[in-house]
Amino acid sequence: MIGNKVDDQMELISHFYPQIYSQLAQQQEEETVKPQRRRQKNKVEGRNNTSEVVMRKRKLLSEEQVNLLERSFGDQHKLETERKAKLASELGLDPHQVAVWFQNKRARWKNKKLEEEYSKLKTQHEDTIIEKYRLETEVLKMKDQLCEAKKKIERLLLERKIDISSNNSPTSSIFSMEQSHFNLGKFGMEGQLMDNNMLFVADYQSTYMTPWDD
DNA sequence: ACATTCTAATCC
DNA sequence: GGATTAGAATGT
Repeated sequence: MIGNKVDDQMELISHFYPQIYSQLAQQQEEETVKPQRRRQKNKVEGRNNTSEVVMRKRKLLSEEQVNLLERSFGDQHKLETERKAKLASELGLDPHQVAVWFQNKRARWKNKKLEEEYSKLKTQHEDTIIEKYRLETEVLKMKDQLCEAKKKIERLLLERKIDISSNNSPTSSIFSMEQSHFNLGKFGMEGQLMDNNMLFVADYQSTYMTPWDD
């Protein structure tokens, strides 16, 4: 058969002169709009056998073809038989080619979506790390402030103890002095954490003051 | 559906 | 001109 002979020739050309072959093939494809045929079995045979010539008539789709396919894909990712046939005739392609294009397109699309999702999660993760670091720093600062506040309270309590043991003055004067100490303490605190510290001081006061109030 | 192969085109 | 890449086509 003549067709087979031509194919054999092309096969040889494709093997030895791939560039020339691709030009010829492209020309042929453009002249005869006839879609390319499915390839026949062409595994590369055997480990030490001479490698078989692999013949694959691959033709890039034209821009218009791709545009139409893209638009169609935009409408719907699935391709039912009817739409496939319609598209194929509009594009001058083998319906199988259209099916393959949709198959590959779905794969590319899925891949793209996965990559988008990945980079989204990645930036989210990075933001979270930064926030975690910020919070950890804040915790350290607050611990430090708490430590300072405790020291201050210890000092105040110590001073007060000394006052009690060495002074016989009325309790009312002690009380007022002590209030002023705490007031000083309040203003000694800094920043936005002041409210919390004030609460803490108040709580500390009510809990630990009672024994001496008796 | 997914993995893989293979090729045409492009980059350096 | 060889390494890389996109994507058409094949294999499972």
